[in-house]
Amino acid sequence: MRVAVDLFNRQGYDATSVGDVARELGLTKSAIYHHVPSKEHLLQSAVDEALDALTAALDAVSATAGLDAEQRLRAAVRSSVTVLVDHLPAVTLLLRVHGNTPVEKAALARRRGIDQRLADMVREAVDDGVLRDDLDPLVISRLLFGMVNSLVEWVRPGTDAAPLTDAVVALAFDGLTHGAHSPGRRPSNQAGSGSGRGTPR
Amino acid sequence: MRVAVDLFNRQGYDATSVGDVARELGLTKSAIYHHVPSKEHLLQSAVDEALDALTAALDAVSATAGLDAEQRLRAAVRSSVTVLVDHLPAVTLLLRVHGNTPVEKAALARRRGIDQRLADMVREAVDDGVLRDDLDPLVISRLLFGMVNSLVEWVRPGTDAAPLTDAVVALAFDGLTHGAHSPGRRPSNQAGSGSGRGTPR
DNA sequence: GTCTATACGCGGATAGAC
DNA sequence: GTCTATCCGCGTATAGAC
Repeated sequence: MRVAVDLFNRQGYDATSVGDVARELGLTKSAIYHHVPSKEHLLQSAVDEALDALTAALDAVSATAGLDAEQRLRAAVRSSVTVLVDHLPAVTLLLRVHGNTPVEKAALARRRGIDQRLADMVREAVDDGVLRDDLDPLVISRLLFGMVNSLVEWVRPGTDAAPLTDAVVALAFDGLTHGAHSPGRRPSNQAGSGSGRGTPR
Repeated sequence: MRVAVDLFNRQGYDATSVGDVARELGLTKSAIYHHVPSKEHLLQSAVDEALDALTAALDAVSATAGLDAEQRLRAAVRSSVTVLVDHLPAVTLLLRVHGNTPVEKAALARRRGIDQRLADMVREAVDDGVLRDDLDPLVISRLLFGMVNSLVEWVRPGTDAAPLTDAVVALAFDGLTHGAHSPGRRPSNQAGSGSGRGTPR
């Protein structure tokens, strides 16, 4: 499973043959088919892992008492990033499914359900007046979780999710101009170059 | 070309056969091969269109005199969205290339060059002190353009790029809390209202 | 559990008639 | 320019020996 999904993500599902998986494991195709009924079964297992984890994370957010709409949205974003990092191969594969087969169509259907729940959370936060209302909530939702999902393009397995989560939430909610995001007071002015940070790559 | 690239984007490049393209056109495979040397040539033409357009857009930003680092970054974001919408099928295909063949590897190499230029712009804007410096510029760049690139997942051909561009820039630079971006102040009493929302729908 | 051997279809690509 | 016919390799999947 692990080897297969990694190959699917590196080369694409359709471009990866069962022979590729076998070779990577030092086995033959037949050995694979002794343990797995079909190539597509591997795909299904992986996308189900991703969908189950995402659904559970959203359920947990919904079940948490005492959160207002903005807190729920922030929790949903944090959870999404955590699940994405924690189940990186599975989520990566899920996000690349096209819907060519019934299995893929079912995965896309479940995914649309999740996207819908996230979009609802955004809308509720906007309706609550805690978020800017000059943008379409649906557009906000798509951009926000498009940013989250784009993490699969560059995050490496084993990355610590916490700082990443902080960065995503900070950027999404406060933007990249320095405004009210620093602790305590509003910054008055930051003008002038060379603020002495040499952040390496 | 148009039909082929659309199919590539709907089904995936590897999952789309030349026969699929032919059928969609009401022709046979042979008719396709009379006009095109190979399936991969179709891919190359499309990704080249995307890469050329993106490169030209960045060149135009770089060539514009009198812009500071932040203005250049904003222009780069706007240009990227515009190119993405304007060349939606080609850019979509580009963003899904895996690097399995020499053609794809070359496309990825060019794309990395573009990503590098965008990352440099972000870093320059941060170094200039106009953007928040509590986040790694490289992370900012990846999240920012990950958000931009995620547009290919849901933008439809023929969409007007202008409002989309505004939304992306607004969200990216100002975030989704209402802060200093809109004239007039928002209601201030949201703090303790707790469960004061009757969820619509 | 893994192997060799194999069935069988579909994929990209070509030859040559019209 | 488009067709029919065809080549050939590789893909998924299975049978059956060890």
